[in-house]
Order: sequence, then C-alpha cells, then structure tokens
Amino acid sequence: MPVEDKQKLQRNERVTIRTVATHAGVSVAAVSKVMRNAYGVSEALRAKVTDAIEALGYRPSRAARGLRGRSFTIGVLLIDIRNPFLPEVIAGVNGVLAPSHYQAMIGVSDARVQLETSLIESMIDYKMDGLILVAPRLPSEIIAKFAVQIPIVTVGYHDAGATAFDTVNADDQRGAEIAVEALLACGYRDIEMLSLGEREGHAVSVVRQREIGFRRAMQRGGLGAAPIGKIPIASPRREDAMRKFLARKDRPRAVFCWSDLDAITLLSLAMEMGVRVPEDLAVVGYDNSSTAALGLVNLASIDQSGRELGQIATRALISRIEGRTASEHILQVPSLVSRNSLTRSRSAKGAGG
Amino acid sequence: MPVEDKQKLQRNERVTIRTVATHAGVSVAAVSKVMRNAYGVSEALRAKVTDAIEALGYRPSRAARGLRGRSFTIGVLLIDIRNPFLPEVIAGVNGVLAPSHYQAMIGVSDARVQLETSLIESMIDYKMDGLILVAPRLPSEIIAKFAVQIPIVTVGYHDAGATAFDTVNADDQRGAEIAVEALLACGYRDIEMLSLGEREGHAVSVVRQREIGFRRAMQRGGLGAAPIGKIPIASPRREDAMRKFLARKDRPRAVFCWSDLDAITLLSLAMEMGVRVPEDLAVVGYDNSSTAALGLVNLASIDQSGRELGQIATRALISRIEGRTASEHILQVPSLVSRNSLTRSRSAKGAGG
DNA sequence: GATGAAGTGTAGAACGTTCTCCATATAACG
DNA sequence: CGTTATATGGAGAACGTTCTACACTTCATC
Repeated sequence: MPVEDKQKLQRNERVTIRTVATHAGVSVAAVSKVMRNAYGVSEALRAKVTDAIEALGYRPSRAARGLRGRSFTIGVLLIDIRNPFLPEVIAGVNGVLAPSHYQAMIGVSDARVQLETSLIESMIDYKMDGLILVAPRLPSEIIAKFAVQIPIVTVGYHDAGATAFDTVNADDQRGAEIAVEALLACGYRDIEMLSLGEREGHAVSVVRQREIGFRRAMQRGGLGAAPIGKIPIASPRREDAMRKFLARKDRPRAVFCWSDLDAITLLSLAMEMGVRVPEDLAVVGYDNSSTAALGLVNLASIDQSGRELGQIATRALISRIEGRTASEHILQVPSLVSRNSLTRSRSAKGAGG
Repeated sequence: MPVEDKQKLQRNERVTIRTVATHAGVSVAAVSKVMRNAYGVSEALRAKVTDAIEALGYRPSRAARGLRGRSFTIGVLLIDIRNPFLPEVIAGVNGVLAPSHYQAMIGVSDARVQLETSLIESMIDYKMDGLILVAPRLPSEIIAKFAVQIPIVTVGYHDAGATAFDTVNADDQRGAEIAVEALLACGYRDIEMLSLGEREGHAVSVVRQREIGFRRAMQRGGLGAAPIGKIPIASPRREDAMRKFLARKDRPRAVFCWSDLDAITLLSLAMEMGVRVPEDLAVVGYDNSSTAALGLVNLASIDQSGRELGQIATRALISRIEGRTASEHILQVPSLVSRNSLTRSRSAKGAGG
C-alpha cells in the first residue's frame, strides 16, 4: 500500500482526500468526517487520519469544497483602498479570522457600481461563506436580494431597517455631534461643515449621517443656520472649491470636515494661502487617520476605530453563517481626538512640542 | 420545455449550465464550448446559446470552473495595506483586468511569513490561474517551488536570476542613485541614508537595493563613507531612533529615507525639535505618496509609479498563464519629484505658494 | 433470544464545470 | 458511388469534496 502512495507522489500528483484515505487505510468518507469534525468518529480513526494528513501534507481543495459545501472563505468588498479607514477594518477582520479556519479574500471595486455588483456575484459564484461589504454604494433592496443567497454584513452603511442583512457602524450622527460640541466648547459659534459633493452618497451613507448629526448639534447649540458646503471628490475641482472656501470674506471661524482626506488637504491649502490654523480657522476632521496624528498636520479628528468595526462585523458574519437569521444592527460610539487644529493650547501637550 | 424552465426557476434553483442547455435546446457540452470560445461552434448554435444565457442571466460557477479548469481569477498577495505604494499597484492590476474576463482577489498577510505561505497555498487550493506577490518576504527557493504549481509574478522582489517566475520592479538601485545625485546637485556633501532595521528585508528586498544604489552613488560622487542608519519599524522605538538621529551633534546635512513613511515622520519630528527643513536638514523620500505631495509636508521623493508596475505585472502574468515559460525580469526607471524638503527655491513654484 | 438503540464506518450520489473522445452530416474527390 | 476530409454537435468521464443513507458491531433491555 505504501508503494502505491509513493508512485502517486512520484508522479507529482496532488494529494487529495483519496490519497489520504488509502494512506490511512480508511474510506474517503472517514477522512471527510475527520476534516469536518463530524459526528461518528472514534479516537483511533481520528488518529490514523490526522497522522496521514500530517505525513502527506494534505490540504483540502477550496475549489472542490466550495462546489459541494463550505469554502471557509469570506469575501470583503472595498470600494476604494485609498481611504485610510479601510486598512484598519481589514486588520480587524484578519485579527478575528486568524485563529479560525476561515480566510478572507478582498475584492476592490474602484468606484464603479457596475464592478461592485459583479464582484459580489463573483464571490457568490466562488461559494464564499459570507460577505462583508464596506461602505457599499448599492441600494438596500439590491443588497437584500444578494443577502438571500449569501450571509452579508455591511460596514459603513446606515440601514437599521434592513431585515435581510446585518449592519455595523460607528454612530456617524453622534460623531458629528461630538465634533460640533467640541468646537462649541472652544467658543466657536460660526461653524460650517464641509461635506461630500451632491451626487455622492445616498441617505444611508456615512456622509449624510454626519450631516444630520451636524445639523442637530448646531440646532441644540442654538445655531439655527447650519451651513453645509459641498466639496467635489475629483481633483482639481476639489482643490478649487477649497481655495474658494478659504478665500471667502464670510468664511466661518471653524469647520467640520466629513473626512480627514479633505481636512488634511484643507489644512495644506490654508497654510499656502496664509490662513492660520486654529487662529483664523479651527478644523475638525473625521477618521483619525495616521496622517492626522503627524506633528506636521496635527489635525483634531473623530476616531471611529475601524479595527473594532472590522472585528465586530466579522463576528456577526460568522454567527450568521452558523445559522442566525434575525438581523442585527450595531452602533459603536466614536470619540474625539483633540489636536492643534482645534485649539493650540490643549493638544500642545499631547503632541509633545 | 419552457414549462420545465419555469418550474426550475420557481423552485429558486441556481441557473446552471444545464438550465441554459435545456432552455436553448442543446447539449451541456455545446454551452460549455460557447462559454470557452472553443472550436467547433456554428453561428446558429452560438446565437441560441448566448440568447439563453442572456435570458436566464446565467453566470458560470467559479468554484466548479476551478475544480475542472480555469477559474479566471488571479490572486494578489499584499504584505501590508498601510503602505501607500500598494493601492497604486492594485489600481494598475484592476485597470488591466477590467476589460478581460479575469478578476482579482486580494489576500493580505499582516507581516507574518507563516500567513504569507498559507495564503499562497489557499490561492492555489482555489485553483486561481496566477499569482502576483507584492514585496513577498519568502526566500526565492520557496517562491520557485510554488511557481511550479501556479504562474507567479513578483513585484518589489529583486531576483533577476529567478527562472521559475517573473519579477517586475522599479530599479531601486537607480532610484537611490537619483536621490543622491539630486542631493549632490544641490551642493550637499554630508549625506546619510536612513534605512530599515537590520532584520527586515533579505538581499532581494527593495530596501537593500536602495542601500546598494546609495553606496554606489556616494562612491561615484567621491564620498567614500556612505553612512546608513537603521530605523526600527515598530513604534515607539522607531520615533526614538529618529529623535536620536535628529539630536546628534554630527547629524548630516542631508538625508535619504528608504520610504516616505519614515521620511514624513522624520519631517514631523524635525519640526517638533526645531530642526528646519531644508535649511538645517534636506530630506528625500521614496514612493512619492500622496501625503508627500501635500503642501504641509512638501517632501521631495522618488516616484516609482506603482500603478505602472501593477499593469506590467498583470500583463506578464496573463502571458504566463497563456503559456509563456521563459522567465521575464522587468525593470522600470524611477524619477525624482522635487519639492521643498530638497531645496526651498525650486519647488516653491511647484507647490504654488 | 428477540428487539432496539447507540456508535462507528462505508458506498456512492451529488455539486457545476471542462474536455476528450465519438457520432453524424455534409462536402469534395476520384 | 465509394472514400475521405471537414465541420458540427453530443455523451460521459473526470475534478475533489460533502453528505445522505445504509450496514455492521456491540451492548442494554425486555
């Protein structure tokens, strides 16, 4: 029997479940049972099989597994890798998955809804066990339709009414409120929000949520007018809009930016145009990206702990894969990281210079 | 026959190649032939089949495809998503793949060699058609061993002697030379390189290549001593080392940083410690990341066009998948983007302020 | 001593493709 | 009209798993 094995190996054929079975002197079904921790396996059998697996270096084919049952892979869909928030989410996902037998495969859909759909379909076609969609742009009905075929958890998609899938979010309304409250506490009253251009983001997007929070906090602070400026995403219109904002005679005293990406560029342009931060203009960003933490930049920002969101989403997905059907909607509370762009005195300590 | 189809659809079963075959009134083999553009298909047959595919919205199962033949998926392995160089590479890969029938799946191995191996194995187990490894840490022999099982192209891995796989690189030696030449041209003679901590990176890594280029250019410039300082990767030892460097009495007049990541942190700490850039210390980084371009940062940097590398690697991989066996080793020439950190006068124009 | 239950192992049909033969039809040629 | 080539379509085995259904022990129970 070992002779047969050797011949197979010499032919450089793949080690399959069958190779393991013959090597261990048991049936294919038995090996499969051991692999899956299924019921009805004696200790003796398990030992024989695990020994054979060890000896042959057997790895089950994910393709074949997917065809019949589980593939033990979860798909993560990103819309854009450039956003500094995303690596954190991935780290969270990988962290939770590492000790399990699941593995993550990431798809990147560069800004096109078309590609987004086809990537989800691809992942379904791969028989992945579940999907984590990060800030998808698809309407809720479409996601719900996919969710019939495969367990789905979204991150950064505010649809607490969804019944077919789970949502995991930082409370973006609250985050915006915290930003406004911090600005108010520093004595600023003349506050404007810089948000994302009109066409981007539907009601469920994080951007719109932050706008809602901004308006509410302003209202509460007794500031009825809660002006929201829109910045286009694409260069150079983006920079043009910011320059125009900075040059305005009635430029507000403080600004809340929907994202660090924009806030940091704004700081940069402000420096170039001689607008002092925070003396002339206080700025609070969103995401607490690593760049914001740099001494050079020193941008106060709302931290939403992408890593934690990734962890929570992954745990939710696994529980859904393992049978849960009632949908869950989780909201984490973000926090402010104060730095020089908000008020010089305060964070001078924190920054160490 | 349409009645049968309807029943199947009502049962909400998956549309398989068999569904398409019965709907079109042809055999399963015929549908497969059409899908694969195989020889021996009449126009009439092709039309019937494509109509049925259209009508039923058929998508072939990638899992099943992988089990038997091609999966039309290529795997991309990243060691760390935080590096600003990587999104560019991905964008390049996706750009080339978009018009084809291939799709990319990305795996992220967070810094552990163990995970790196197991992710490659997973991708093989998925029967992916080829792999792009970005800055892998594995030794060449191991990669070669994998390359027997699956076409592999590496990016950011200098092993021009490899025969089993292709390599695509920016010429990191040349990049370092360009940086040194620029510093020399500005009149600096007292130049040090800040490189990555000892244990990181084997001889084939981009870091070591940049060190070689640095030494050669210094030699050529008549500067025999080419000091190379090592900065640990992990905080806070990383920042400590930089502070120590900045505080040194014999601190050099100019520094070449192996990566923007370190260069930008260095700029930040320099500001905090009152070291003026470029008056007291000129800095050239590597990667030309988007942060380097910010007016606030204004870091001169070597641009290696990750996007282009991604495109080239993808084309190389596809040609290998389609049968090429002779290995290719491609070297792109990087370029310098001059900014304020190199010399104030020059890039003041470029920055627009 | 028959009956049932519990525990352990196997046979073999799926899963949805690809791809190698093989069969048939038509055309070309002597 | 027989022979051979060429074009077109189909049958059915494989790919490597999972999982249902069943067979065989062993042991307890009536």
